[in-house]
Amino acid sequence: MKYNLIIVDDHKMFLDGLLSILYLEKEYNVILTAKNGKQIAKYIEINKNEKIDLVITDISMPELDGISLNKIIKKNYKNIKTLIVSMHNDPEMIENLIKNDVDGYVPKNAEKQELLKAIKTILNGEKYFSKQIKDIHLNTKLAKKREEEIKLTQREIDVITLIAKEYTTQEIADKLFLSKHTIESYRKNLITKLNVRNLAGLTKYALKMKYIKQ
Amino acid sequence: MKYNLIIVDDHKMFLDGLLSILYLEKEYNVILTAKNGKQIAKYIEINKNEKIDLVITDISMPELDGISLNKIIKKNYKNIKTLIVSMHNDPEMIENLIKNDVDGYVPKNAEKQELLKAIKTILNGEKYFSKQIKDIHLNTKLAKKREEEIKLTQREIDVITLIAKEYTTQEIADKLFLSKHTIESYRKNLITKLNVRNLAGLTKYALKMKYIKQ
DNA sequence: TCAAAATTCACTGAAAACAGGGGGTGTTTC
DNA sequence: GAAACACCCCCTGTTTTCAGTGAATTTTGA
Repeated sequence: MKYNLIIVDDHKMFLDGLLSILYLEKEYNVILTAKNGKQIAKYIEINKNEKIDLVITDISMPELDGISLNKIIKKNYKNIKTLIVSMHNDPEMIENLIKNDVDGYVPKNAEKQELLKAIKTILNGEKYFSKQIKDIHLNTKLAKKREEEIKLTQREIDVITLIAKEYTTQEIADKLFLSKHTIESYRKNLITKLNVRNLAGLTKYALKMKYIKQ
Repeated sequence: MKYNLIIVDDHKMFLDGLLSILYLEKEYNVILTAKNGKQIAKYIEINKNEKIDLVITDISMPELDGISLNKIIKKNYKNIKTLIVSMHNDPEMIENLIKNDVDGYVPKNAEKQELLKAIKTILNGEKYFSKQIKDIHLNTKLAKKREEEIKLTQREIDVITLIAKEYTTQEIADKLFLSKHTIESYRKNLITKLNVRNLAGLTKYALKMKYIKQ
């Protein structure tokens, strides 16, 4: 009994690479390849009765990206496993995928052996994440904990955002219909809370937290 | 007479993809593949007499990246062509490569046909750049022109950098062995020159220009 | 429900930033 | 050899920021 695989990747050359690797493994049967998630989502929807064991997908793709595809699969077709093979190691993406119950994640610079190991592990019902990915996951978990310790209130975020947009205290007060003194309090608290020295530090924080766009 | 190619990419799977594409083209002979530029640089150095027509390389690799590899090849082995196949479309990298006389650049999500066309064009003595890359190149050229109109002097960059690092005027003066008044002059000029309102604006500019790291 | 957290406002005083003006030197470039 | 540029310094004000302290009201969460 062969396992049925689907591969999604908009990099044609990469697809060929994967196929050439999997072609040599006789227990895997690649039933479909596609260049974006939409095609796959449609296919699965139409062929509900077909046995599909694993969807291997990249993250960044046109039309429907790997993150959304994983979400759809995990929500509606619980017995289909998903494996991400991507070179994007963006912590946010990884967190998102794990939250949505992805079964594995292997970076594109992984060895052939690791990819095969990941597929095997996942088809065996376990999860597989490359060391690199596990490390990133751990780091972001720690970073989040640290960040939670200095959590800003909504009002503080309002103020720091306007500060970073180069408004003066008086202007911010006018904008938020508050007293100038209040804004001064907020600014002072922010400087203490965020452990910075002045507007420059607040601005950098606002940028880091993406309260404003560069 | 076959063309001799070398492929460099640290993504094993991608390498397999490229090989499977080129394997079908009988006029190309892949004489070597490697996972970083260093191995290739060494090989070329040792086998000076071998006919090498084209080196296809990724950009981001351990040990010796594609940009450096291209530089070395173009400096020392003028008759070896270079083709970048990368998913990094960072304008700076592209500019750097073009400056160093790279022969072509194709993004990794290109079609097989485009890759083959690029190789053919290059081996024919012409340059080949994907539309996407040409667009980026054009845009950065325009952007640079715009930026040159508000060009900062080295001293101004020193000052704005320290401002963005949250130093006060006095501290900057001490650091640069200048008078406090001088720093104040610079700050004032910077605010006028960059058309911003205060430290927050200067800080954002410094970040945008990468004078400091986030 | 009650304490903690968030939000708002106020005052003082010192320090820094901001606005606008002035001037001088040396180098490079047309 | 004058103009343009980079670099450096100073003065006078005014405005804003920053630090510290204190306190009232509302919201919220356990």
